Amino acid sequence: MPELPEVEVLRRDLEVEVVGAQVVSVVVTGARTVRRQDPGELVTRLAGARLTAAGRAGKYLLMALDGGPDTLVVHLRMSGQLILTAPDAPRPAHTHAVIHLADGRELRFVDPRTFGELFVSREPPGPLGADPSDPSWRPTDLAGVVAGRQARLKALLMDQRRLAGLGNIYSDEALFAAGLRFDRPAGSLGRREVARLHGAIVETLAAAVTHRGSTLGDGGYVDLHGRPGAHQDHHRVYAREGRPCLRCGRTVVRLRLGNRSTFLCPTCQS
DNA sequence: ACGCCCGCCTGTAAGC
DNA sequence: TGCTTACAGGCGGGCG
Repeated sequence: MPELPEVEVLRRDLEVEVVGAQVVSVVVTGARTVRRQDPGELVTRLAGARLTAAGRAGKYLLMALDGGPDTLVVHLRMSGQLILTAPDAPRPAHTHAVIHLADGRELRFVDPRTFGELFVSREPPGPLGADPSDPSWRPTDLAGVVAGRQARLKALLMDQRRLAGLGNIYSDEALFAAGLRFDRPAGSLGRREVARLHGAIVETLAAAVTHRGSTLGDGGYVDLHGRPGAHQDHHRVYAREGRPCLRCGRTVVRLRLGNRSTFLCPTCQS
């Protein structure tokens, strides 16, 4: 659910609200929340640190500690939320970690499905491909990713090692905007199709950030203040199965790629 | 190496 | 009405 746009909205919120704040203490209660290291090590490295910058790498949130190499890394995975509140606000169920700030506010990590994680590291979070929201990301970069690949286009777009930040929603939306089918062999794209897809990805992500991300029916994503986004009202194919295509009027269909839903217009996408 | 599938989780909603 | 089942999906691991 949280993909690049949702994580970017959260990063911007953190930049405004949290950068400059000092951590007093951290309480980790979730059994799986800190799993790349001893939770005690994370608590020790965070306690007393100042949060000096808010960054993002693909879907990872990065908070620099004391300007140094240590970085607090947060991945929301499916259902994670990072919420900044007053300490007397009711603590929601599935609150797995609380970062207490010096001014009394709490930064809470809430995650019903427990796939999300926190860790403190000096290393990059994982082997990530280029960030498609980076202004220096060009059509030739995308051409290099798809060249010679047999994998289906959508699978490649969602492979974080090739391109960092797209998930199920925005890959479907970008493929619709580009007029391309999800199951095209990636390497079969011509130069003009690659250019179209590049533009579609850039514009799709930018629009989603403008609308502060997508919050689906099940609630999932909210910003740092607990508010939902509005981009779900601008989806053009995602979760629109059985409804008319907004471009041609024919019916949007839902297919399966692996165990995941894929939405497309068979007329507009080829 | 490459491509693809499963399992990890739990809340919600549809189906019987 | 109450129970069961399907579904949501990012990503690591493992398979062919």
